[in-house]
Amino acid sequence: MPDQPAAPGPSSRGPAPHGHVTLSDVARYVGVSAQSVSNALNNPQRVAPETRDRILAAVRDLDYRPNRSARALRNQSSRLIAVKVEPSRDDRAALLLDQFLHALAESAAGAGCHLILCQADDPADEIKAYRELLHTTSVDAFILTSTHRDDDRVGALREWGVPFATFGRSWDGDDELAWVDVDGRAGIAAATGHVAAQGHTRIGFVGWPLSSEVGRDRRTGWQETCESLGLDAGRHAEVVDDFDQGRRAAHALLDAPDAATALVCSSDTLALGVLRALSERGLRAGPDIAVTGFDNSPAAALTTPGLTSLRQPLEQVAQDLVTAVEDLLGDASPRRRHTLLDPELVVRESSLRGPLPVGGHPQKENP
Amino acid sequence: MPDQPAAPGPSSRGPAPHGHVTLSDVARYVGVSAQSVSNALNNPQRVAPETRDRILAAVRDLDYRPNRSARALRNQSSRLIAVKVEPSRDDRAALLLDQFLHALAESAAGAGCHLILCQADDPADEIKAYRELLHTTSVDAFILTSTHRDDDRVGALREWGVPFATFGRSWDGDDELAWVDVDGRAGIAAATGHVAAQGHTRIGFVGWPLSSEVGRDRRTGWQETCESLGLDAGRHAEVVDDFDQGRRAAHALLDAPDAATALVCSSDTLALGVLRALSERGLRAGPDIAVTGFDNSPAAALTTPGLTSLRQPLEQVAQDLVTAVEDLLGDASPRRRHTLLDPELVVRESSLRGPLPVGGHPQKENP
DNA sequence: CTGTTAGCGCTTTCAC
DNA sequence: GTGAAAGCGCTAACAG
Repeated sequence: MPDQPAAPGPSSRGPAPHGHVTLSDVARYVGVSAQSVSNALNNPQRVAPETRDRILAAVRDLDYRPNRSARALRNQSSRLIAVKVEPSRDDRAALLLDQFLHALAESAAGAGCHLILCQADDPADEIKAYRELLHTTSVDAFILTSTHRDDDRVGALREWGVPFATFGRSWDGDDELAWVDVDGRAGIAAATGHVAAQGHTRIGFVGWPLSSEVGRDRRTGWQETCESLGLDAGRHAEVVDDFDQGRRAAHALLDAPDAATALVCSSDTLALGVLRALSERGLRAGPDIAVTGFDNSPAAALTTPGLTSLRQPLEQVAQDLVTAVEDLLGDASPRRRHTLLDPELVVRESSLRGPLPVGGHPQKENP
Repeated sequence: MPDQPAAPGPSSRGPAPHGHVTLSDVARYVGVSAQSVSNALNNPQRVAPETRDRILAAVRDLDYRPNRSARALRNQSSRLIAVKVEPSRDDRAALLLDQFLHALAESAAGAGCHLILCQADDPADEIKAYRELLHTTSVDAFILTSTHRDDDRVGALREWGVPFATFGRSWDGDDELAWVDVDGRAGIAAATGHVAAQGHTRIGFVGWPLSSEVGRDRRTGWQETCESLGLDAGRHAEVVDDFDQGRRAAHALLDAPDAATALVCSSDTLALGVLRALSERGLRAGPDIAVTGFDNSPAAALTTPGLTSLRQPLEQVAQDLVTAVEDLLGDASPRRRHTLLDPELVVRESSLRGPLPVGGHPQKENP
């Protein structure tokens, strides 16, 4: 009688088997040791070509997949990257980070990693959650978003010695940080230049409070462009990123004497509020007042008139972040520590005097 | 000289220690064996109260956290729930699933689980990705979205014997499936009733192709309501969920003689396309033609006029799904196998003849 | 180049 | 009620 393939013994000690093919299944199948199989997969050069081929064939035959938990336990590494997601809110166009998440999942997959989501309401929570994830060894690296000056999260992660990279630059000149960011200043400058090219000379700005570095950066883009074009940079408002705040700011700016004829905004949320204000005043966005936003959120494309906006290259951001994290994981220092990407101006009706010249929808005459 | 706390030995065999507190650290600290600590945490009744208290105190003192990988390896269970995310696209209001993802992350956290993201472009890919995740034992359960008739994913997961639950009902009357869904028919019926209550009698419908179960379900809501109110249900269009398709459908419906004065739509994307068409015709959404959407996407609140829409109770959906999965994981059969939730009508200007009665923004008079 | 040994951190028998 | 042994699946170090 041929020997049975390892009867589980009189009283099996360990947990119930899950039926998946393991390393030793492959080893037995080929007639080598488990170690050789492991080597064939992870250190191919260590094993004789002929043996290696037989092993790899068996791996395919049996459809073997290494067990992540075992590998993670052994290697102290799970190939899991943690990302925080904010609690959801209805009242914002702030799906930017959601789109980013998709791009990130894609890039991570390309690197053989998975994303693990972590939930936190505020920065303190976030650090706690990171600590938890790290402590339980289920995570190899972190990707942070929306960094700001003196970001506690950066300090914590660095102290723990975990690899991480951030979507958002180090606003305090921390040169060690691996970050990728989008050049808001350049983006706003492009939008400002665009409306100026439409013939506008009184260009206002609706942005965020200057306490935020991003807010300051973006306003600078507008201000510098105005100045370089010899235009007045006196018409501006700083408000929190909220539809109604944008609406109010627009009313205030348009109530002023010699009011702006174009309003460049720091976000689509604000810009959509501005469009509402125009509508309330019986003004048409585009022909009467040019408006631009930032982020190119779905709402920008789907509102009427379409909102001119700045598209962040999120796929590139995600890819660069994953690359940076991979470098860090491999003990290499990142090939490029900082990357600043330009957003792309997407022109729609809200900033044009007439209809979109190309790619626009054919205009239907009124009945 | 007091004995040193365990020098690592002449030539350590295993991987480099990560410095985290382990079970045996706690055991040594208390002066008991490792599994007494394990028992104190997992089977408290098995350990003497006095010992247990000492152990738990030590756990707190040392800030011990069980290692997930080790636990997963031993228990064949990782407390990880997998969810698929679609590749990102700019041109849709389809952030619904993103909002859902946030809610799900929150609910999962409440159940001590984490979400692991998985990337797939089409259903075949998706199944492959699921198989991969499952095979590598890094995942305990799956949550599916957007199920349809004869969904291959359901068959695959069931065949593998993995716990899973779906956001989306079993359209083929599969009673075993654990699902949570939102009642689109009831939602559309509510929207139809709402515009009828505004005095509209010629109510049209812009929906999805009838090949989709959801599309049929929603159209039924409109049709039944029209019929029960004695209104004609002859004005309708079925198009794919796309802004421009909605726009074209609206033009077609409004070109007809005796055209509709209200258009109920299957999605915000379509409804926003309809709003564009109205604008192209010089018609005002609200006063001239009532329009409603579905999903209450951010764009609905931020466009002008605001779009009346149906809010899906995503937090509840997420919570119920996690509960179902937990029941399944605990070998219990779910307390409730199916849950059908009602969406909530959110009324904005697009379906009203005049301004929003309450909660609306104060109207600014034209200058 | 290959196999043996040991151990990552945890939990489930089983004996005491 | 507690401890000892065994093993989940994998890989680094060491011999052969």
